[in-house]
Amino acid sequence: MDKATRRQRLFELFNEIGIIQQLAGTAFNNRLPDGLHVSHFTVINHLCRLGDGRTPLQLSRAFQVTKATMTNTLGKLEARGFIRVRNNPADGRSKLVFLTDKGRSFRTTAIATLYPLLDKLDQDLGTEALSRILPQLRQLRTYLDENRDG
Amino acid sequence: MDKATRRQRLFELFNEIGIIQQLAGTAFNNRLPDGLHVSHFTVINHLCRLGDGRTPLQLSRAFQVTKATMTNTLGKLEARGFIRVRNNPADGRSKLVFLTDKGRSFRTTAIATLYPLLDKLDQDLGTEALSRILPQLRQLRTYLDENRDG
DNA sequence: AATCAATAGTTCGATATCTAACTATAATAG
DNA sequence: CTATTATAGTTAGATATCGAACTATTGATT
Repeated sequence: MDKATRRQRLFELFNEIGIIQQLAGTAFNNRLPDGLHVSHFTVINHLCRLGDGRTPLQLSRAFQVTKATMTNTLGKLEARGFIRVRNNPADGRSKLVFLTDKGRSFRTTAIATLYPLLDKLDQDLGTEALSRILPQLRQLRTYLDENRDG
Repeated sequence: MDKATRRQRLFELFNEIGIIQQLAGTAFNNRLPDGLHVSHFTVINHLCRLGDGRTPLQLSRAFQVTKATMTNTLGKLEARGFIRVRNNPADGRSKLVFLTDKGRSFRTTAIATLYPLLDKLDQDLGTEALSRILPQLRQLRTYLDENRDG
């Protein structure tokens, strides 16, 4: 495989990833209740699965978005009553994000609307085959994260 | 692997893909000359590699963006003098997109700034290993494309 | 202790993208 | 032919995201 081919392969890789993200994002967004976005769900889901009481910065790092983006997302979630944001007693600059009951029940509803898509995908393509590429994706993600300014 | 695990795996898959897209997109965008975006480059690159004289709709399908998005992208490219858009003599509703010399030379410049990133990635992680996941990504992309309304 | 640098979060302006509604042309059906 | 339906592209409005500049607090250096 010569240099030009390798470059083209890698570029194609990012191209495919970009398209998948767009298609999957749209599919998810269309299923979620009015005005809610995958990014909102993933934050709620994260807090639910791994525990709340995290700072906005921790969340923005977990999803690799800017602090500004997370401020916006959390604002929407708070306006909906899905989270409550408190000052961090341990650090005056910082805040802590907590889930409300409403937030948890939103997750339940959202899951009920999103999981049929995943189940169908599992049935049609097979999770085993798909999740075989997870290690490479994680490796790529970690690499990109570590070489952000390079 | 039980149902809950499979769902979580698939969700994680989309999550990784979303993050990679964000990191790679940002890395590319930061390298491109003022105000230009990966989406602009990919259109130019596509026209250069596979031939110009395509319609906006064909382009929007190739990149899985809406017609409205492609209108916007092509407007920016035309304002920069990278493309010229003509009426399609074969269909009065349609148009055809052609590259200008300026567009081709932009591609050359852009490639020179983007490819070092890909070369470093090739060197550090290896294109062989990475491109091994391309078939699964293509399969997933095709599936999502075909099941867009499902 | 005082100053300077680093960190957390917000605000502001820009932009890429989406959906929905619209215009114009083409294709099909009666 | 005419009328309806489908297709190509644009426009308008909304929003998620980004980068840069700003405020407030913490940490480090002298």
